[in-house]
Amino acid sequence: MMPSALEAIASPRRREILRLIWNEEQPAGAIHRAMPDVTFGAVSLQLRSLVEAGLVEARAEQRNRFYRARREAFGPVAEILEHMWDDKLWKLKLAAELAESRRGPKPRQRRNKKTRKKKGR
Amino acid sequence: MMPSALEAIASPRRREILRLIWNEEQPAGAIHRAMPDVTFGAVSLQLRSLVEAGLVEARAEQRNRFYRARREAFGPVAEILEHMWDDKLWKLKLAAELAESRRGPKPRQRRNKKTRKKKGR
DNA sequence: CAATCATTTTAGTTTAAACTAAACTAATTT
DNA sequence: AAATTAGTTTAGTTTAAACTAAAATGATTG
Repeated sequence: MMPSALEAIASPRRREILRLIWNEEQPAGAIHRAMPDVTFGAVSLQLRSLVEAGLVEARAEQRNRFYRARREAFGPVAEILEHMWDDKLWKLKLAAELAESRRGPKPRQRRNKKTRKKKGR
Repeated sequence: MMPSALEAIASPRRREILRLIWNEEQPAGAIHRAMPDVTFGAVSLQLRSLVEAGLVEARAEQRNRFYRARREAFGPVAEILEHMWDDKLWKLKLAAELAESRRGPKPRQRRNKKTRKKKGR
């Protein structure tokens, strides 16, 4: 997608991701754990598009990949975001928007993860 | 759709509409004439959703409907918009985004408007 | 009242975003 | 080397936004 700063902050999902990595880097897993209503893959894709747009930086260390916002890339939009996160009213809106903005397929019945009972290969 | 201020300004089309009606009201027709790449209907729909979102006000007078932005409804986002419109760099981006962001069906061959040569009914 | 003007509304179409599921990769542990 | 951990990638699905074309509305004009 390659969202501009303006498009990036239009999505409540991306806004949440940005909030988590605004002041400190976070590994992809931690970001996903903070949004358990979507798959890890979905989070990874959003992170990728934010990196491609130049809005987020990634750093690999061992098994982890740490992400952080490139605040300077947001220009005057940065202030709006920071303002939002301090504002109680905005917070209330977020939950509603997150629920409402769900696109993509509904999560189907998760297949039980292959707990193959030690059958020798 | 009912876009929030943030969603409203994410769309280059809506940004253009807002610019036209930011400082003075304009009739729907004038707004459409300023964006001849879309149909009148498309403009009308965007205006409707902006009104429903509380971001724009409409006033009817005779055959015309005049629209203007409710600047106070944009909060801190208003400054970003005003800043954008003064910025040469942003202007360049707009054209690109407008071309790129085209969804919906491609305009098909316009049927020649019924110039029914005075066949008595 | 028919025609025209200004605009809205309806019904249907196209597209990209946002997602899921599952396969994959690469580093680490046992 | 098998299993586990952390994450990415791929292929396909669903949905809403953004549009078009055309019909409908309502005010005005000849």
